[in-house]
Amino acid sequence: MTRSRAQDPNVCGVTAAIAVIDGKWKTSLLWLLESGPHRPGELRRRLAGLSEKVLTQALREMEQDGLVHREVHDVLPPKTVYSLTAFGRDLAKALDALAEWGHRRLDRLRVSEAAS
Amino acid sequence: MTRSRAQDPNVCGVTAAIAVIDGKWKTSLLWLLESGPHRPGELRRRLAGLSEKVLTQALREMEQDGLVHREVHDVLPPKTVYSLTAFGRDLAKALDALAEWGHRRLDRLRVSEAAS
DNA sequence: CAGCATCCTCTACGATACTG
DNA sequence: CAGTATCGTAGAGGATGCTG
Repeated sequence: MTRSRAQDPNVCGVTAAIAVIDGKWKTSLLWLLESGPHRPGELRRRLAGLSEKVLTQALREMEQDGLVHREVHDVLPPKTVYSLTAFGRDLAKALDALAEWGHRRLDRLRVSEAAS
Repeated sequence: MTRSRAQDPNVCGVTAAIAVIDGKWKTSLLWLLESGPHRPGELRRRLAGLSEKVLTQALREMEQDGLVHREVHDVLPPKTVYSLTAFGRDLAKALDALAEWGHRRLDRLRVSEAAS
C-alpha cells in the first residue's frame, strides 16, 4: 500500500482504519500478534523477507497508533515482547469481514484459473 | 498502499481483499460508486487531485478484479458509465466493520489532541 | 538479540501533451 | 469527453554494517 491515501471526507472511517494497517507487513503482524505476545526474533522468523529495520519501524508505528504494546525487559541479552492492545484486537476483529470477502475472491480466482 | 503486499499464508483472506482496494483512490471510488453509476468526469470532479491517468488505471484494475462494470456508449462525445458489480457491493459492505473501527480511532485522535 | 544509521532500488502516483 | 503515452518524482521497503 502506498503510505499517503486520499483524505477524502467521503471515505472517513475506512481511510482512518487503512492508514493504520498500511504497509506491507502490518496485517501479517496483526495476525501473528493476535495469537499472543511475540518477541521480534520470532516475528522475523515467521515472516520470511521481513528485514530488521522494517519490522521495528512497523511495530513502532503500530505502537504509536495504539495497536501494540511494547514491553522492554532490561536484561542481557536484550528482551522485548510485543503484544496487541484491546484496541488492536478490535481492529483484528473488524478485519474478519474483509477476510471472508477475500476468501470468496480467492475461490473465484481458483475457478477462473482452473478454466484455463 | 504499496502494491506488493506479503503473500503470507497466515493473512490469507485479508491480503486478498486488500490487494484489491490497494492504491490511493480505490476505496474512494468504491464509496462513490456505491451510491450509483458514475461517469469518469463526475468521479474526477468529486475527487480533487485524481488525475485522468490514475483514474482510468484504477478503474481498469477494479474492472479486472470484478468490482466494477464498464459500460461504453459509442457516441460523440464519448460516454462511459462505471457501476459496481454485486461483488463490488459486497466488498463495500465488508468494509463497514473497518469503517466503524476507523471512526473510533478518529474519536481517539480528537480526544488526544484536545488534551494538548 | 534488539535496534539504529546509511545507501539503494523500485514503483505508484503526478504532470503534461496528445488522439478519436 | 474518454483514453493513451511519456517523463519525472517521492517515499516505502530491501540490504548491509554497526552498537550496547
